[in-house]
Amino acid sequence: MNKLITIGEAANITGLSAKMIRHYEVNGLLPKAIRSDAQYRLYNSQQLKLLGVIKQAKRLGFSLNQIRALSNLWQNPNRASSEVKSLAEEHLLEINTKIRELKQMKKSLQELADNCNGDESPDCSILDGLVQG
Amino acid sequence: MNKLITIGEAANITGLSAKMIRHYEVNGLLPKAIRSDAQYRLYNSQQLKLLGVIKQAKRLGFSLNQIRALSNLWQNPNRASSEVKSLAEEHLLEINTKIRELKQMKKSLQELADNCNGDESPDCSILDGLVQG
DNA sequence: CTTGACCTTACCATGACGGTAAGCTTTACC
DNA sequence: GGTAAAGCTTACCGTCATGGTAAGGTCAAG
Repeated sequence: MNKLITIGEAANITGLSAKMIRHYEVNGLLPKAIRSDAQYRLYNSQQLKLLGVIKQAKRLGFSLNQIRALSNLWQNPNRASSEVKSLAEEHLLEINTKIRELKQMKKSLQELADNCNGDESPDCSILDGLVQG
Repeated sequence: MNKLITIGEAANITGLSAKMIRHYEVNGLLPKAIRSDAQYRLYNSQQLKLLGVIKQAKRLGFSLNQIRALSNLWQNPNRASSEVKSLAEEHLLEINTKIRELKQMKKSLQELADNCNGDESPDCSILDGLVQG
């Protein structure tokens, strides 16, 4: 047991790319991997689990800075869950802001597009609407 | 009339930065500005109007590539409004996709956060939820 | 005539990757 | 055992849209 796998296998299993895994190591999201005699990175089951956590955090839209913090908390048995929760709530606020902004863009753009004939004529309410504001 | 203004004045009026305006020129969103004897860029009222159009397009979330296309259509009196409309609809699809993705992230993350105590204990349903998926 | 505000180009940094190259290692097959 | 393919390493450049900074020329006010 406690099998060690190479970066390519870890990439296949987690759905991350080898490039991303190296990038995360360089940027402190992952502890430095141990190396084989030929300097190949090797990962054990615990590190693979952490890679999976990172993959999921990415699915939830966390930035690499946020994931670095999450990774440190995940590896720290003395963490307080309040720290994790505050990272999550900070990100939820960002998500809500983006949704609001996108909905506003959608509304404005939809209005402009609805009034555009979309034919051979050069007259276009979208372009007209972009003038001034 | 037909006053010519410098890039700083154009920036103040439009709300774009001088850096952005130069960048847009280099990247073909704007025709090359005429220059003063000292090589200062000069803008007339028509170009200022185009800068305003670009500013609005940015507010609607268009990418620079899309804005380059919009700018070309705006400057072309022989355009068909159908071309403008299809750019807008393409962008609307992107916006809708992003909104869907963000809403899914929000839902998942909210569920995890709701179950997290947020206290001094290391036990955290958010971190637990990030394992596996 | 100097000061300060403005303009110019050129370069580096960001965030989160992808692509490619040059070179070493391991694996697979004959 | 030999060779070819696949996989690993680092290093560098490109992406997108922008900000920052430096080094230098120009313009307007005092």
